Amino acid sequence: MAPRKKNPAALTTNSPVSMADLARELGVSMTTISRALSNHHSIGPEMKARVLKLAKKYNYQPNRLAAALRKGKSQLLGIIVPYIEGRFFPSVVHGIETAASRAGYNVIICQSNEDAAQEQRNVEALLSAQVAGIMVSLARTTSTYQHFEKVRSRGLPLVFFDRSMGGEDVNAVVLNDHEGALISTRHLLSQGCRRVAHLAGPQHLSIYKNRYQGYLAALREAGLPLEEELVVFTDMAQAEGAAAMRRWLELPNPPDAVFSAGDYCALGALQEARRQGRRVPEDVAISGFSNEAFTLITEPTITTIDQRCEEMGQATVRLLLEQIEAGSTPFTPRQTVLQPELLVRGSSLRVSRPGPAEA
Amino acid sequence: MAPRKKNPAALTTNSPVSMADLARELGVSMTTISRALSNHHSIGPEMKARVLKLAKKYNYQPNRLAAALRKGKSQLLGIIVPYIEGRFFPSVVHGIETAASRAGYNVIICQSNEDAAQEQRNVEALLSAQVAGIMVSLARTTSTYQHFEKVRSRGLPLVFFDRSMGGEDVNAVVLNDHEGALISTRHLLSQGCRRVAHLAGPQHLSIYKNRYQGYLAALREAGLPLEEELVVFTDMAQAEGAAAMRRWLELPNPPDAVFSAGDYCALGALQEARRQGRRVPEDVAISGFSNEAFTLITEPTITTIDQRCEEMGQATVRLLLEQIEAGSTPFTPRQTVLQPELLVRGSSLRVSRPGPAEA
DNA sequence: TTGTATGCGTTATCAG
DNA sequence: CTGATAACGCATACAA
Repeated sequence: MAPRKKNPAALTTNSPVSMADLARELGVSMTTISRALSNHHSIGPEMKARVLKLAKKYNYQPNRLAAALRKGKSQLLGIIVPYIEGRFFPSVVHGIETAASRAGYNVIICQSNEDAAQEQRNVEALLSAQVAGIMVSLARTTSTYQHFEKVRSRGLPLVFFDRSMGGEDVNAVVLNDHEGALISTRHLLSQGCRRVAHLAGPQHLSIYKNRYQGYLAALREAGLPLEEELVVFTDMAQAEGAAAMRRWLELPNPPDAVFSAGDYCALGALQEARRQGRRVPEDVAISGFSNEAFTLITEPTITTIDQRCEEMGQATVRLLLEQIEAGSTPFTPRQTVLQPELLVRGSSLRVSRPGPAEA
Repeated sequence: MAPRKKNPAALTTNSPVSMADLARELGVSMTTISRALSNHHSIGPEMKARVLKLAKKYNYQPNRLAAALRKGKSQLLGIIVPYIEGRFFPSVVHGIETAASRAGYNVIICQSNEDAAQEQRNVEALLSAQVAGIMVSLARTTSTYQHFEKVRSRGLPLVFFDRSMGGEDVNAVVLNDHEGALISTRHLLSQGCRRVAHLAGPQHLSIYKNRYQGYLAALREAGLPLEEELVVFTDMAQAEGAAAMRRWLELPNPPDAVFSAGDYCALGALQEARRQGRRVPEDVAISGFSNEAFTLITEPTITTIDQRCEEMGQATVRLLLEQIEAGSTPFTPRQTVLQPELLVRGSSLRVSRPGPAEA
């Protein structure tokens, strides 16, 4: 159907009212309307009042599409995440939407489903939508980065969060996984544990590699040797944690603590230990990673590392907005590293409380 | 800064390429370019090929803003949810984004934070963004609906999901809570339980009222009387479930089953029962509602009702797209009611498996 | 302080 | 089959 006919002078319909309509009604120019609505200094207070009153009367809604087209920049930000499920990504998205909305932006959300090709299509869609900036957490399968090169060459602000492509020349907000593993392992050692085992994740993923390194650093720091049999590489599933624990408990000299790189895996280990009649944390202390909701409802509750999802979202938006505001003036890429928080709970607390309390 | 200068004939920069640029380069009209790119039948195959090739060469990205402005309809859908956290809303949003993306739409997500005023601002923002339709799950505090009237009067497709304003004249996708409570209570009765208690939620919320009614219907169906002392009204928190269970177990004749209108509350009851040395499900069977992730990791696992989050998202998009496609032809509002699914697990299974198996 | 005129990139109408 | 031209609604350079 052809675009709707111009509104007649008597603005009686419910169809969208434009600035031109208001201008006609008030007998002034569109310029005046536009300026009055955007609080331009060159508009007298009474004129402004008249315009605002009429706008309210006719329920005027600015058309951001038109404004964006004219200005070359929209009030939209794009997010690309692998998926919107579990605890982590929804929380980060929550933080992003909150911060963006506060700054007057709306947010378009896309899922890559861990698929690099899909991620590339997402980028194209966001470019087409003329977003003012893009925030991305990479898909597992992404190994080539031209689609992001295209974004950069357009001068479009881009920030990676959580899963970044690494390097100093990108903007990124990440958690200090190494530190998280370090303080968690340190904590276990502070509880008197001397044989701390590790449930490690897939080492081609940097987060798990960093957590493993953090674990090693803590051992080194304490002057303890790495015992090969106390490190098990898993895909972080609950069942694998249980299986590993079963084997550990069969050792002549089983571990007295387990630092798991993930909560689900820690849960499996915890359940298995109790099935085998071991007391947690007395016989074996356990700590996980990610602060999944369930860590608060197990018995005992599980010590874990909080990933600061909310703050990550906020920091990501902040970094993006800085770039947007920088406009065409050169912007040096920055990496924000968030400090993880150790949440000490029942599964590891063997001596009197060592750190700050936790709700 | 003034809008950037037109690209010179030699398209060497990285700045966005427009149809006009392609037209100039190929020595044809913009019309031809536009038609070739949108697969118009009146364009010859070789011309089409030439255009597509050039478009690829220069990495042409259509400007959807301009297209939307011209056509009066964008490829954007709006979602308004109370918040993006917990299990429910992220899952629904996941379903929505997946379905929308498949249909060629992108999704703008807004949070009302359970605040009616914020919800109203969200609606305005989405109207301004010229979305093609809006999906909303109402904030708790919303009691007036003019902002949605405005949407309707614009002829903009609108679908409520989960939390709807009720009535026959709105489009809505909701779960059959009454049925969920009914089949869950029925299941407990089928396990030989005769004194089924109920942890009820705030009755001013329709979902909890419906669940209570479903519970009552099941009792009636079985010819059992309602015993006042076996119904406790809570705000569905874990602690309240525990407290209620404690009091129940002190009764001379305690319940042999509990149907909770929420999983957290059921969890509290479960934990308390075990603390008191009762066996679950032998002494007291328990079932919850919502299929929270943790119901699978407790011991025993918790029988619950799945709310079909994913399907709800899909159904919502489907209903919205139908309206969009209907265009200006009248569309009779429809309500889609999803059937809940009972997931029988350890916390309630006392006799041989009564229903379909579950993973 | 206000108005005039133009263009953002696309699509639709109408005429070849 | 192709092209010229006019919108869509807004913001701004330039004039008054």
